[in-house]
Amino acid sequence: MRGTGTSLPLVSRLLHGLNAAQREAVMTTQGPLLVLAGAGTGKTRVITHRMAYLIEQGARPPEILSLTFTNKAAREMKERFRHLVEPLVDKGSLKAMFAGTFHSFCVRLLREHIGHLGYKENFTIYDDGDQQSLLKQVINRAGGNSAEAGKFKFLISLAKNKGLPLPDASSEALAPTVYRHYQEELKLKNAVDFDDLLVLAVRLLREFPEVRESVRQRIRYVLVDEYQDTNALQFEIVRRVTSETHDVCVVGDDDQSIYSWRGAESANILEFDQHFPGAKIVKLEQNYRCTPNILEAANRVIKNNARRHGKTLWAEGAAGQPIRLVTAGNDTEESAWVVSDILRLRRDENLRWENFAVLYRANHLSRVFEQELRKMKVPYQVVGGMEFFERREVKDMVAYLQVILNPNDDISLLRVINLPPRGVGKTTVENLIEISRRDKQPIWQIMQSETGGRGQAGIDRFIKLLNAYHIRVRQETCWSQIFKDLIAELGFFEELKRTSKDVDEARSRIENVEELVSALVAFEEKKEGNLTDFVDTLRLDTSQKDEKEDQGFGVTLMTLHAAKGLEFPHVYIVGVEEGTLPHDRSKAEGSVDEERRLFYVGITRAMKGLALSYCASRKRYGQEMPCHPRVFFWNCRKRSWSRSMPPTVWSRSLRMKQRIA
DNA sequence: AGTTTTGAATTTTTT
DNA sequence: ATTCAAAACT
Repeated sequence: MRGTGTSLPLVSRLLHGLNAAQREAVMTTQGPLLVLAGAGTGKTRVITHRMAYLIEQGARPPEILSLTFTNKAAREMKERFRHLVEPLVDKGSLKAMFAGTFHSFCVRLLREHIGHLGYKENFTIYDDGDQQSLLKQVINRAGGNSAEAGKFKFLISLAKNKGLPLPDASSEALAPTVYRHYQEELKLKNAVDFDDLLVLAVRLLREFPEVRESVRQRIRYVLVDEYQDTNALQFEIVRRVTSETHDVCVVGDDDQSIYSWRGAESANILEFDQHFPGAKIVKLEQNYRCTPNILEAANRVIKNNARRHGKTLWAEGAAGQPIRLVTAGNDTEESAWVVSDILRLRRDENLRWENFAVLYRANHLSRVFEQELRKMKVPYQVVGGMEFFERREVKDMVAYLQVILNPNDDISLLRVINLPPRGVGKTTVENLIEISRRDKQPIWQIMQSETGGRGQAGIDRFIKLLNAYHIRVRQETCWSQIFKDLIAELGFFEELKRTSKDVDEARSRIENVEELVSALVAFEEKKEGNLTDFVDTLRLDTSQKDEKEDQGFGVTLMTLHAAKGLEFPHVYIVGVEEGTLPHDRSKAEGSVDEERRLFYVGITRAMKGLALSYCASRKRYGQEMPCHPRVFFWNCRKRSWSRSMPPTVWSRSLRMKQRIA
């Protein structure tokens, strides 16, 4: 109890305005603690206040390890925490505190210790696309159909996340072979995929006591957010960095577990007290976000699920606006209704565009809404669509950086070997790949020794270029300058102009690359790390898109998954149709419960107004397809409405008929 | 070698 | 509808 005497004002500030349960969660600093935080119950508040309270009790920021699931959550947490403790703590020690995703924590660990596992410290992180390209090669070699790369990716990922040595052989005969070759190729290229980050970090913590101890010595308090989304590997990480004396606090909500398809184990949160004996459990049930009406709908939906800790959310205040159920003839009408409703509400209640969100099950549903919003001149923002770093030209330049940092990274190397065209054609490349396979050497090595062939001149220039920059990156520290020089030397902008359809496209693609440059400049100015750290951030933080759009407010369009953790005054959940919201696939896999939780997450995003809509037919694969005109989740309808309040029907043709009648 | 055309496949969710 | 890969074309 160090420091209580002198910091009383802070204590009162930290605890002020917290309810009893929140206060208990904040003040329980010792032993394992599970905070079951329902939607909108002030979870982030509790976490940040608890961290601040720890500091106030004498902990130093670097002793706190705070793990989250998404970068967005990590940023928000850091920001709010910084706000709370800024007067108390110097900036340096705040920076030394780790608050980030599991994946970024693992990267940090691996950059330091991966030598133990036979990789080199300059390893490359392969993203989805890289992973897929590599898999295609491997599958082809094994005599499989490379179009099935996605399936293999899924199987391999599942195997890694569950900690199995090989995917279930029965499901796919080639899987074990592909898996083994894939892993060998990764190692040869000194590359790891997303899942490897976790797998390898666990191996380090499990097999190398000195690594484990180095972490444990630094860290005294471990905090995990969204614990319901942790998988077996993440669980083991928590276990390994937490010795018996360490204090671990996990926060989560079993009703919002929506990532089991990615290997998340809801058992982790359901059985926390068995994993950590003597654990204390605190339930946060008072909701500060939604109206009682919305909460009632949410409770009605979620109570259909078995296997839950069981919470009853409640809120103070008036019941609020009724929830609206809307039927539309097709997707165009649906979007027309939503947008017209937004326009009306905004005018009548004097709201801003950013008070509205449209949520949907799958990304492709956004298209119709984008069209309608554009037509009505409503500013909007699509979250999780085509992200900045996904753009071709950006990926190309990032690939250059990666191959400069790690020349053995074949995937990046092949991506840029003839970009801009330097006379290295298909046959030359195939030849290189062939030899690389035969000799089990990275392409970079093959390129050095191989002579002759038509592409030789280009290859020589390419080697010279990479060598020059490889050296510069090691010797100089002004990376943005190096990067700018690289772009100039490549004539990359000219290349973009050449390959673009029109000037507009060329301009926007050049701007994208320029934004990448300014991101690097900003990173440099903030002194957040070296060039490797910059690339790591790009790989792992997918929300790192351009600032403009981030601040460009407007109506938000996003998937239900992406909406977790957010809130909006008015929410529209669209496409609530059999087959779309309870997605067809989920029924086949028997995970309808998860769809229900997903729906629950969506409902509880709404603060004041909530509308659910579905349509009788929808465009699929470009063709109009009838879809089941029946809402699956009508349990959220109030009993008293069933007769007096039929769903609003919005249909232009219907309106016309009514008028005529 | 590089560009254009054609045809097939694709749609769940994300670090 | 759009996107991506293989095939055909210059």
